[in-house]
Amino acid sequence: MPELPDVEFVKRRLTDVLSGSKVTAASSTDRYVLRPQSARVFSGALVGHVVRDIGRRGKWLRVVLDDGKRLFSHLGMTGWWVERDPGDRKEPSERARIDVAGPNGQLRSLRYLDSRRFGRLIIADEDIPEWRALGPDPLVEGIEIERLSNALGRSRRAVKDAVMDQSILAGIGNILATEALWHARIDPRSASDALSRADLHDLARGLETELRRELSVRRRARGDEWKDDFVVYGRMGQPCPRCGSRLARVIIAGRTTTFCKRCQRLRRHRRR
DNA sequence: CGGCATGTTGCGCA
DNA sequence: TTGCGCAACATGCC
Repeated sequence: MPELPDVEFVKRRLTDVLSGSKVTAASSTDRYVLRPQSARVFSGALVGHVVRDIGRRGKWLRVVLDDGKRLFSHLGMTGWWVERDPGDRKEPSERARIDVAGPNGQLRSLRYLDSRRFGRLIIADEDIPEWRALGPDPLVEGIEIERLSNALGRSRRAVKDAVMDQSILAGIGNILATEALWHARIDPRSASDALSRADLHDLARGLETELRRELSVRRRARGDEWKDDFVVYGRMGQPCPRCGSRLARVIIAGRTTTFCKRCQRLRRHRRR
């Protein structure tokens, strides 16, 4: 699930449950998700403290406590936070839980589910390097063409690879990049420094369009149930919705990439 | 059984 | 130095 729109969705849930609440219990026995910290550090940092702030940058979540300590959560490939009744028992993919008492005294319980366990839970005294290294978040700072031009212009690697670079734009994953490049009619293999000013505008607009669409799908959904319709992602072999040509598949930066060879044109460097 | 998966990191090679 | 390609991580689904 987790790209920027999913993490934003989860952030709102964490805000709803945790904001101003006091942690009454917190536990995790999953050594892999906590890597390399201990279960004791996890519960010790949280229990007894009031949550002061919940934030998100890119695909990272940050929960700041009243003593300045913070919990960072990355959802990896299959991570998700859900709310359960405090009495509900542990599910097979449950890797951690945080129980709180709200300002009104109401008891609530968050569970961290993650079947594949690529996600992470990190306790820290200050912002971790992974958080500090993140580039601008499209939802927080917006996408500035000038900055994007600067970042993409200094590298010749495939534009799709660059767009998924979390230090260039925070939160863009395989789906968003694939969909946005189709909207912008740009071949994902184009060198990132070969894009014109118009290309950059189209790319930014493509990203914003897809971000807004995915966010609204999640907002309109009941709970965690929604079905998302992608234009090209996962549709290799099917006709391009724009020109009817068969959608192709290539691997870029180790990730499956679907695109239309006819209407997503390869940007080339001008000679000399 | 093999292939694939919305993420990230690290290593070897050109 | 830069840019790849690929394996690894752990699990589930088709």
